[in-house]
Amino acid sequence: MESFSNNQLLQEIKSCEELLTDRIADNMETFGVSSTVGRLLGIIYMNREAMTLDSLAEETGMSKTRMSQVMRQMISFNIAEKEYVKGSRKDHYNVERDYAQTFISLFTSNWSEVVKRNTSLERRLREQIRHLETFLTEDSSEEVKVRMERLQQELDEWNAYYNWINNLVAFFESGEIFNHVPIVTPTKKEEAKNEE
Amino acid sequence: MESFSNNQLLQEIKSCEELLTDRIADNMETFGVSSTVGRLLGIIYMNREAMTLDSLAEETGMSKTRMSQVMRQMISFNIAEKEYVKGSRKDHYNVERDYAQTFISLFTSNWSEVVKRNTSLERRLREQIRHLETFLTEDSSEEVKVRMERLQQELDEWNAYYNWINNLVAFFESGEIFNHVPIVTPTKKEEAKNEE
DNA sequence: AAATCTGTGCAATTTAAACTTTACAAAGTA
DNA sequence: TACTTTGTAAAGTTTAAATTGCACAGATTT
Repeated sequence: MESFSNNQLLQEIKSCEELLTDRIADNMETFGVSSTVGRLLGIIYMNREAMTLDSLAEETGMSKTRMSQVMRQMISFNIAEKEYVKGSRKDHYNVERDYAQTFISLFTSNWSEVVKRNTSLERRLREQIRHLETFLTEDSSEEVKVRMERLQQELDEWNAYYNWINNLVAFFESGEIFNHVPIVTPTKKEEAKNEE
Repeated sequence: MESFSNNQLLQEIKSCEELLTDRIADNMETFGVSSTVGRLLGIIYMNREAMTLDSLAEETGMSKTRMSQVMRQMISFNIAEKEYVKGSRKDHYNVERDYAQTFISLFTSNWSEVVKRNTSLERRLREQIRHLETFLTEDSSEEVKVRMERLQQELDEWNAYYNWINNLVAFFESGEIFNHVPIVTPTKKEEAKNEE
């Protein structure tokens, strides 16, 4: 029967870890962020302790500048943060280790942005409509009246939608989602099993 | 006091509609799809009836080929469908008019994909680990043992995560989400107001 | 059967995003 | 003070995505 040396085993383990990292990256991509974001998240996650731009650059084979750009992006998404390491003057970056939390952070940063942009639009649009309405007379064509009415309706619908999104964000961010869609950890699964 | 002609008013209304279309497109982009997808969604939505590839091409100034590509993509996302129009041999496309439903369709198609890819990976990885474990002996280095153990843990965590995603998808797709985060339509708001 | 229309596969092109190189400011060290 | 180190701004390059143009099959009409 064949046998693996320690080094071979380590090699094999590493390749498994890389598969997992790829999956993490793939998952990130679904949020519409660059695959490198996911890659770094995976690498730091698997590394289990904060990493510097240089070590990331080495690990990925990419430039340090790019590492800097990506880490900044991750920080803006609230899925990474700088960690102070005494004795070193390099920045050390660590990532959120809770996958679901990462999901929520990305979800909320993306959609809050959308809601924000909508809110400012809505104000402008409502004003514009009010302004146009003052020009409506009995002479105005039927089409104008209908289109005006419809526009108002559309705006109402759209408003209802992004209010919903806004509530959705809160529902996730507050953690209430977990009351209805709980995370079942392997440990809990074991316990449940043992109770039988 | 100035006065707008019918045509001017129509023009103004149209520009409002375009602003709204842009917002719809912006919203779509958050799902990581091409902005043209959102644009077409917005255009067809505002048009209020099914449109052909030609009319879309005219409206956007883009090629018919592109329109075809995008509509196919939208159909695959379940946010558009062909509609039979008698007397015409062109395909007519219509879109989901319920914004929240559109959100859910995109959410579920994106994340189901992720879950699917993960499931197949997990099987492979579990097997590989089981295989490697048979090579573990008392001679194996401490590091190998630790890394092996950790890999297993990571896999468990990851598994818990995407099971959660899977449940989340079901939570949305079934509409249960609306029980906890309801959509408040302007009509309902009015009613609520009137009841006071 | 010939002519027209419609949607789409495919290769080519354009445009946008990802990534690198160079340079430099700020802060630390000798 | 001069010399490193570190992070990032800015501009340039490469790579990937979006978009087009051409061509053609299948269906329809004349």
